[in-house]
Amino acid sequence: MRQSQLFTKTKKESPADEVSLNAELLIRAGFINKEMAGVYSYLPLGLRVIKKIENIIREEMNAIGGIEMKTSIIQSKEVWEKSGRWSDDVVDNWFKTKLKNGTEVGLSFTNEEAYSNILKQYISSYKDLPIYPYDFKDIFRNETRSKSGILRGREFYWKALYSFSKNAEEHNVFYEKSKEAYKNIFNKVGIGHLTYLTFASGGTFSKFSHEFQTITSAGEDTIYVDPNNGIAVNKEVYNDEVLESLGLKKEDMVENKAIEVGNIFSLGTKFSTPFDLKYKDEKGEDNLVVMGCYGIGLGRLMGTIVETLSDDKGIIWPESIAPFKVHLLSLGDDENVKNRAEELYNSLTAKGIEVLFDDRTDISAGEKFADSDLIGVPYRVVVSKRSLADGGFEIKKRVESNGKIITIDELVNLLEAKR
RNA sequence: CGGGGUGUAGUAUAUCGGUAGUAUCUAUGUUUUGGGAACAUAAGGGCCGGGUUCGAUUCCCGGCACCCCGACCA
Repeated sequence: MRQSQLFTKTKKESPADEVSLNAELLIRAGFINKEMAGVYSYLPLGLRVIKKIENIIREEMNAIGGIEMKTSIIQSKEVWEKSGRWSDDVVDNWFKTKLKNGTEVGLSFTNEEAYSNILKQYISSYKDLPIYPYDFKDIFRNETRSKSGILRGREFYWKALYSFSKNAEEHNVFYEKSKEAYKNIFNKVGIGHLTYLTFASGGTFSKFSHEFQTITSAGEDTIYVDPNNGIAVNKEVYNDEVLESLGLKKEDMVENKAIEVGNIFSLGTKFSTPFDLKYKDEKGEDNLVVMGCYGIGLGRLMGTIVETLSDDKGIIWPESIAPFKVHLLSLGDDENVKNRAEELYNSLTAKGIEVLFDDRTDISAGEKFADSDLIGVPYRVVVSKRSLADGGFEIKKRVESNGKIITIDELVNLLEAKR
């Protein structure tokens, strides 16, 4: 993409009403736009990152048997009354509205009811199980206080998978698989080294749920990490009894602030009971379906990555989710330089390498460098009189301070090899 | 939801009970081009409503919005 066509511009000043690092950097660099407290739009750069995160999650979900679908955002009151979660006394962060005829509807704040209600039509036999449908969806929660930029919004984009299994054993097998898939996801998006499987409150039907917590000072949760085995315990369930049951020693545990980037949860028959979600087994007897849910907030994940991977100049995107792989800067308005930059842009894009081409002619070199650092694309390639005189193009990684000169062939080979 | 704070140009800010200033951004021109260039010219502003006052952006009241702390948060 040519930067001259990218309508967003970087800002030198931080927005006065944002304190959180993720929102400050993402707004300054032009990835997101704040609409109101807790509500952000994704601009072209931001959408590219979200789509990449989405694809990584999709691959991992498909790999463990996930089947993608999409549930509606508008939800009917009747369905939610079955589980007892329509009442504002039970769930106080509903966004509710009414149809013209007065019928009450809600904007989905989670998906258990929607899935239970739909799957009831399709599950009748043991032959129909297990199944693992999931979707990516905008979720609405009327938080009394949103905060921390895109880490906690009133509207956010998430992935939720629901597992429907014949019994606890079958459920547990998938549950363990999902842990591995989640680890893969956080490794792939570049925060695996900071993300811990964390034991948290499990509710009625299981002793624990498992959170994936990423260590960052911007986090809202407090967790205790055992660095020896990479396991953590959320403060909410941190006590001697729990430590003992997990085989952890208190003196090993290190306290950290962390943000919950994912959560997996055994639901048992909590929802299959009210929805009468049953299947007939081989003997013709009815059994309740055993469910689990597996969520990841994509916006929160993107914000967490920015919180943990940035420096004083801007964002440092991991290659896997960067909006572009290469930021190509053409310096000056020398005709030869411009032609060589065009040439390079065309040959890289022809090979399917994603390039943001700073082809703007009225911008000083310093400003282009500053923009490039702020946006945080992994590779920066500079074409200038100087680089051509030195024998080609200068390539520098965002994380490095000095670049090196290489030829166009070397450059293409290098970037192709990294695909 | 409880407590605290803030609303001035697209953005970031300053001053003042009496013609609202600066930077940045934008437009035009000239000179620049390896770390947010220089000069000139131009355009652009007091959240909404009420009160006090000769006069309110400033003081007071109400509303709304935003931020922070706490509570809440599959």
